[in-house]
Amino acid sequence: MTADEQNMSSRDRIIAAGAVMLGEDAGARLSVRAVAERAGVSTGSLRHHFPTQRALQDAVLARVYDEVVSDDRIHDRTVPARERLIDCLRLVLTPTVGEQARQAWLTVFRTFLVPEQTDEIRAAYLGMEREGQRRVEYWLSVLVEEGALADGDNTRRARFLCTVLNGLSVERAFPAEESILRSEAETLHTAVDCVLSSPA
Amino acid sequence: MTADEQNMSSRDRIIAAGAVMLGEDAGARLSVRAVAERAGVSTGSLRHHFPTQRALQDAVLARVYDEVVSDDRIHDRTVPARERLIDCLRLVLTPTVGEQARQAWLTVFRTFLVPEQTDEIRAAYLGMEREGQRRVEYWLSVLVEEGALADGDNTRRARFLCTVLNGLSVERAFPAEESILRSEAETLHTAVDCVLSSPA
DNA sequence: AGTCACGCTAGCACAGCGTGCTAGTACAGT
DNA sequence: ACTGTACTAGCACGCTGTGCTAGCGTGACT
Repeated sequence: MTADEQNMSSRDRIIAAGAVMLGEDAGARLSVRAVAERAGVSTGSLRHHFPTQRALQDAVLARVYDEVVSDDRIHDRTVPARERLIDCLRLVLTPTVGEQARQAWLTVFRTFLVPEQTDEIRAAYLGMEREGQRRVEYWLSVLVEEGALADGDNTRRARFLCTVLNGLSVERAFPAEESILRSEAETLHTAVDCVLSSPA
Repeated sequence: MTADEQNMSSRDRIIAAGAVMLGEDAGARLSVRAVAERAGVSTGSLRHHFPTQRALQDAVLARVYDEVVSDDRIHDRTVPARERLIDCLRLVLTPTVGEQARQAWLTVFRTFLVPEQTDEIRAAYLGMEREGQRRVEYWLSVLVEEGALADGDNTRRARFLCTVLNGLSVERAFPAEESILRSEAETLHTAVDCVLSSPA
């Protein structure tokens, strides 16, 4: 146990241990016992802080994602345009992770999909979607302005990226095969590369 | 045991039992012991035919899926590879359009997202997703074989395409801005072009 | 000072899981 | 008749998530 770990509460040690394990193997299982042992804590103690394994995984994942991004990143020309765009897109996904993603989608579905489709509901949903797409289009326009992205149909590009984000978001809400960190990153890279190298 | 079941081999009985269990509860876990008992077979026997649980799930799901989608299209070399892949991907989306898409997603959500996340539900969803991705990977492998697609990481490519399909599927269920057909076609083309022109 | 309550920790018990393994059976080919 | 192969049965191991009780310290109230 390091000095840092001594000064951390059990809860923090557990999350830290889980984060480390995710770092070593992005597809780590984060089993109760393994994390507890790694954190130098009993399973009972761990289960006091995280009553279910899901709670544990969510907490660790949230910690990992929290160390990531902010919005004005798109203007930071010291990093490649590609990374900036990816970070910003990730920003959209950040609020939804694990159980939160599930709750978020449940809310969305109950709000927009379960009730019969009135014009009001339609308009509300379209407003949300438009706002999301507007942000993406803005990021793209910034890249175009600085020459990192060829002038072209940003609306179409943004719609493509939003579709990918929708897919990723759904996949976050549903159980993931392995760590969504890895596959999600790959997919995001693929999509962004596709947009950045698009002729028109 | 019914007369039919008596005349079936153990292997068939196992798959049939698994399919029935999936039919009764789409979130069934298909555990080795449960399926074996249901099929009136010992676990050892089951494990002879299906060495791993994964093999069992895949076999059952393949059986279920085989009653739905046709792969013929991908082999029709009279049309460009790009169009064929797009058609096959569209094939996945076809069952869900408009109100049907809404109903389909409602079912999916009620099955996999509303109930609390058990290992059973997890496994069931993952199996479905895996089977879908397996199909896409197969289509890609056909294109690779005929030289229309560079040899590369088809798993990653398939995951990307599945994510796009997920996004498109969601967007079909929710209210659309204007004609979803055009934007959907554009997005699908973008995604497919992205994959077909990928270096690795 | 006593004691009561509560946050926290430790650790065991249980049922379930996937899987490795061996022993036994039935039937084909030689 | 002998042998090999396909199949079946079933046990054992180590793992999982979770429920549970017992003990520890600390702070508040009588």
